[in-house]
Amino acid sequence: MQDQDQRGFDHGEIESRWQHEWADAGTFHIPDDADDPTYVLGMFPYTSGELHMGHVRNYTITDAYARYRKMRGEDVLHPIGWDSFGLPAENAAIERDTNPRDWTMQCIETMREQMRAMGFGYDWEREIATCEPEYFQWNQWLFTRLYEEGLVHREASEVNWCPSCETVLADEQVEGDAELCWRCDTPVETRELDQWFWGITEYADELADDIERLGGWPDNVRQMQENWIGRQPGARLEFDVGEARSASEDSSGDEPREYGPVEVFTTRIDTIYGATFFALAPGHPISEELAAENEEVRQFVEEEADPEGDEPKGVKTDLTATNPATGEEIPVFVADFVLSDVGTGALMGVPSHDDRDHAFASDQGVDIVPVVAPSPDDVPDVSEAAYTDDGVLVNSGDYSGTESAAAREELTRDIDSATDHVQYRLRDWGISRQRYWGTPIPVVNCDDCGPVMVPDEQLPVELPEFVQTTGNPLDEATEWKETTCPDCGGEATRETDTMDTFVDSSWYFLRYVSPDDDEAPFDVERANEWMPVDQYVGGIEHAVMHLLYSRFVTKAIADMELLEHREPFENLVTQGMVLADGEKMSKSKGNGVSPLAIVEEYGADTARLFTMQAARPERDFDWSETGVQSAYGFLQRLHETVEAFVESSPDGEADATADYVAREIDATVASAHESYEALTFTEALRETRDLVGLLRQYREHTDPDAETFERGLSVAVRLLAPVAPHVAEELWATLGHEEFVAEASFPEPAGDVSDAERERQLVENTREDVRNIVDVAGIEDPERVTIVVAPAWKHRALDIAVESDAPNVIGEIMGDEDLRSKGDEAASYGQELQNERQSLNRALTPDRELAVLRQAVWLVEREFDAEVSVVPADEADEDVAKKAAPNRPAIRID
RNA sequence: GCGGGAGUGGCCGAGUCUGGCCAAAGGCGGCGGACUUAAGAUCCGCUCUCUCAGGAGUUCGUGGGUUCGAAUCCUACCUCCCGCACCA
Repeated sequence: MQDQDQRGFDHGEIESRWQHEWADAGTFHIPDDADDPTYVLGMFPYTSGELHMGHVRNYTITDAYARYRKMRGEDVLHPIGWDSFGLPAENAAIERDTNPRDWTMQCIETMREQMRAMGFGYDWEREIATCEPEYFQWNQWLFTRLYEEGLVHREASEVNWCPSCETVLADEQVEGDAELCWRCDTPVETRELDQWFWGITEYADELADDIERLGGWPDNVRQMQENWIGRQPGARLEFDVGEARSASEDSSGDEPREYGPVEVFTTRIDTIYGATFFALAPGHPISEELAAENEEVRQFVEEEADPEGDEPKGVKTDLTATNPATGEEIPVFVADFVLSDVGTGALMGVPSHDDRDHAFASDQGVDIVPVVAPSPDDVPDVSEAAYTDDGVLVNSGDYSGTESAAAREELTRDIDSATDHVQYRLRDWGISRQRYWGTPIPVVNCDDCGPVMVPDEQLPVELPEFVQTTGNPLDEATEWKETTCPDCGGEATRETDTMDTFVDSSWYFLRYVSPDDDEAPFDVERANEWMPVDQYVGGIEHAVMHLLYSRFVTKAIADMELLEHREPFENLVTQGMVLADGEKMSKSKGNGVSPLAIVEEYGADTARLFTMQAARPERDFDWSETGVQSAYGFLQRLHETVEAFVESSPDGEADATADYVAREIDATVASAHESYEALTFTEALRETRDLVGLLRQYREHTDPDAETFERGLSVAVRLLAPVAPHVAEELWATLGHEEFVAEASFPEPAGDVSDAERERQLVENTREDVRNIVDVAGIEDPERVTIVVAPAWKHRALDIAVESDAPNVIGEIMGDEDLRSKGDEAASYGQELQNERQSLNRALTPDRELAVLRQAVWLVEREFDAEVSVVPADEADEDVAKKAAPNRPAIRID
């Protein structure tokens, strides 16, 4: 290693030098008048204070891709910014006795430096920070516009409350069965608060429909969004609920009490003839009313009901519901498996065709009547288990014999109260947060006028000075809070809630288009041209929240006629985790590897190269020290190879060996190109490594042809430039180029590469055969290797066999005059071809075979230290030559 | 339960869409060799089994099937990971 270091390069010096050169030259700046640039974007980081390996991976992917596209001659928009509002800054400020702003600004400072040190090619002139008034005023503007569009409302609602963060959480921010806060894993409680909501449900249908069109997104993300939206087509209908006649007679002489129609939602209205009970959520108004006067119900609702429990539990009431299809009165239960916030909080129970209803009915002794069957004469036995598939209706009056799907339509039409209804799991987006470090909601609460929007000309509503307090600091800022009503001029108070930080990130990709615009959130014309983001890269943890909000906001803005695009991200890659010893890297586990330490010791290029070659972007990979060292070693070797070449240029012949190298260069380029296109860097990097290895072998074997060798180096350096840009830049300069490699053109193959695969295969197979023979025959020290290429007539015979669709190919072969003249030999080769008929492959032409093998002679010479010759069949001994076949030369070893 | 993804040689991992030089790329680990006083680095081989000239056999979660031919297509099952879920 010592040795290497002395011969090698000083990454610290090289890296900072080129970073400055790029900055001075404005290499990565994209002018406003650029014509539809390729938009490459990594999800902007939360300003936690330090870059971690996940960031390095994320941003290396986008940087490598952006640099690749730039080398392909495209204009590239590759911006970065800071997701810089949020609770952690408040906590940090309190811990360090400072304020969120200073703390955040310092984090940004640090992280920006670390990004520069990584050599990411951002357009720093487009940098944004969401905590700046210049940015968040547009959150407020957006709030106002959405309000005008009727997409904002305030309502008292039961909300998720994290007692540790002392704030409300959106449904999306509550995780798992245990209902934990996404940020701090504290169990979430519920509270009733006045909350502002954005009407994402207005777009539920479109958000669900358009998922299908997101072809550039991974399936799992699309599916997670679909699940989250949870669209369920069904029907709403009403059941008349009232006191059972018998019950009222017992208690008093009064008329039976009526509760009127109660609405339910069902996806299986075709099973309505089997609805043998009716169930209400404990929180349903009727349940509450019953609980107030009936001890049994009260006891159940307050003490027994356990919505979390596995067993469906319930209590029978004195009420009955009238099944609108059968007219029958069925018992009404208050049951804990009925949830207030699902559907209407009431349901019809069909034990014969729903597993959960079946369990409940069995427990309560309710009738179970099958009304759907696989076929009319195959009515299922539903006493033990429900039959949940669609089928044909039975026991269903006039509808018997109708298929489920058709019955659903007919019943919805025929039952008076029934209407088609689509239910969603998606709820409106509660954006109120009782925290300081966020965008103030631009609303003034007036006793007379109610909530009033702050007029645009008074925006932004900025944050008051930070104070340390247990609650919301905005509540303490009396001076800031007290204001006048924009409508009536009377005394009023400001809204003290701030916005969810997911608001900030729901449109930031539009701000990069015109980050300094102080008239509008973004330049409409330019956004229309530059959007959507061509390639978006980020973590899977944002599969639902951030990506769904962004899609919603984009659509809402489009409907304000400000944008022609209805989807923000064309292609999405969710990158995998960086693991250490198979576990997620994290501070708490103490297994983190600091990017800074790696950059310090090995350099940014090594960190980048290792990260990109370790695994394709979407997969997890294990951090490994040997991997890092191998990346480092490779860069050192490449550096040494270039240096040595420039110091003393070789002057070897442009011989067959040079041709071989030239061909490999082309093959490498072709393969690397594909790999970069697909964002799978691993293959491009492996090919590049192989090429460098080949050049070094070439150099060791003989005095290379300078031109070929130089082209090889130039290709290797450029293929590596997107991933290891500093070393590449340095070597590019060493090779005598004036311009940046970052602005050089991505290499193109010099010749036709369509046969490259076949040629590689031929060489590889032939070498392997030689090894085999040497090994199997136990040849100690081969002196001469003779490789004999098949004669032209065999190639012709093969061609005929490949083309032919005759049952027996021998006839066709012998039909050829030239071939017939070969007599028995041709016939027996024909027989061989016939035997392998189905698996025949085209071969190279005989001339090409000869040439390719001659180019590869040096490899065999090198390996066996023997004299090697490649000859056409007619120059070889007959008994050797006759074994030669296309794709399979004969080999003679002496 | 519903839906999605995946199971490949000691390990990691390509290949599967478009079946055929696929005993299956590449890496790691292991073994042998070159270089070195030595180690490291680098370079060259080997790394399923058998094999006396390039041969043969058994492999890609398991069992069936389609095909001249299956890691690749179909089917059933098993296992793992992820998302959603008393969702009406």
